[in-house]
Amino acid sequence: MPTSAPPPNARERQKRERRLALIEAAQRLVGERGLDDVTVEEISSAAGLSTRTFFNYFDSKDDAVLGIQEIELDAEVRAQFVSGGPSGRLMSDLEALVAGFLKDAAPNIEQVERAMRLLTSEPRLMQRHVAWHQRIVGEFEELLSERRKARPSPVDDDTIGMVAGLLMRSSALAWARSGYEGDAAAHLPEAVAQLRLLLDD
Amino acid sequence: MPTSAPPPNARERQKRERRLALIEAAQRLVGERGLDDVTVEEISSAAGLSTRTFFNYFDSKDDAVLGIQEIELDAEVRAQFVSGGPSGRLMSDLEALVAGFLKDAAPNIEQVERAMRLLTSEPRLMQRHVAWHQRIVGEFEELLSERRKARPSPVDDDTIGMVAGLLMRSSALAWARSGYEGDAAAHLPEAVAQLRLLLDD
DNA sequence: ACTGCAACTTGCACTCAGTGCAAGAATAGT
DNA sequence: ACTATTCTTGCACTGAGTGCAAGTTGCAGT
Repeated sequence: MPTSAPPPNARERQKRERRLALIEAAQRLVGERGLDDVTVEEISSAAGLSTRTFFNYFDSKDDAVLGIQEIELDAEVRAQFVSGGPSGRLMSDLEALVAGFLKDAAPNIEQVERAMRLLTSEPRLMQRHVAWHQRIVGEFEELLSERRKARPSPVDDDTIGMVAGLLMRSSALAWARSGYEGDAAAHLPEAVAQLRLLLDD
Repeated sequence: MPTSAPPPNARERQKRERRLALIEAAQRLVGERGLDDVTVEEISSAAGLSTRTFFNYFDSKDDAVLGIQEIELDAEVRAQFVSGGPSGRLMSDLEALVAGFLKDAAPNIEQVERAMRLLTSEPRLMQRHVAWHQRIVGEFEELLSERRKARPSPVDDDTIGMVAGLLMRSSALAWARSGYEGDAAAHLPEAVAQLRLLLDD
């Protein structure tokens, strides 16, 4: 697996541009008129594409508005966690894992900001967002299951996975509250501290 | 607010029966053929009702399959929590609050069992289920916001709300694993213990 | 028992998200 | 330039979901 990806060809470049154009159009229109008053046809048109093509880029209208994409965890971070590392202490290693996911969670801050703003007024978008987050929690659980062979824990995977999800969300919220400054992962220690504070009560 | 409700009239009885019939039909058909291969028309027909009436009972097909309904928290439990009780210690009071929600979360165990089984094979149902759960987390946060006036906490509402949600889910999972014996709330102490164990690592 | 009213069911027509298919267009490789 | 592969598009369609109005049913009062 080479470290540097080959230069993007015209196809890949166009694909990226079209995707961005669809997200932008979707967010703008929905921001102006609300989710239910904007059709996929309108979004596609605004981006200069057909409705049929829209669905080559996104599984659903909601996905386009949110700019949803899968997060790919760095293979090194993954391998480390699964083999019982990086430090051998579960909470600390969980932080590293969550940081690995947060790293690429917001490639385009403007779009994320807009999406997060729309979440507050559109329940269906919130539902889709939460489903996306839950998918990641599922990935946490799978990784934990694999790690268990190298380093067992007396706590079940469900609970650990949920805590990892909680830390991720808590950090993201704190990051949003800071005006999206720096990295979301920088807020992880404070999320852990909040949790510990609560558990001591 | 009287403690005993008046006897249900024919209308209310019919409403309940029809609702149950729709859930039963939905779960049976989806269990046999999968979510996407069953139409709302088929479900309604199997329950002896029209498609149009189906939507008087459920907002969506997914809701019928899951048998989703709002949980009504007992007014006493609510008032107690909001005024800073019952014990004054946040974690302990959270447990009482979550137990209050769990109390009426599964009025019909058979249906819940069937729904939970379908969750594992139908991503869209999982998404709906998670959204339902997230709605409750939102209610936790509202209650926490109100309680804050009587008894402030150094931990933010988001984090506390998420922990309450985690405890609720953890208890429900343990309850399911036990074969739905007794009450889900009986598993709350063990959920808290797991969390504490993890945080000590 | 009768009556008026409110609540509910149903059929119907419709919208729109989403899907499969095939012809045509665009890109990539030689 | 040629060929193979990938992508776009138009089209037809399905099915979830919605509004509307006519008809039916339950309820309460007389």
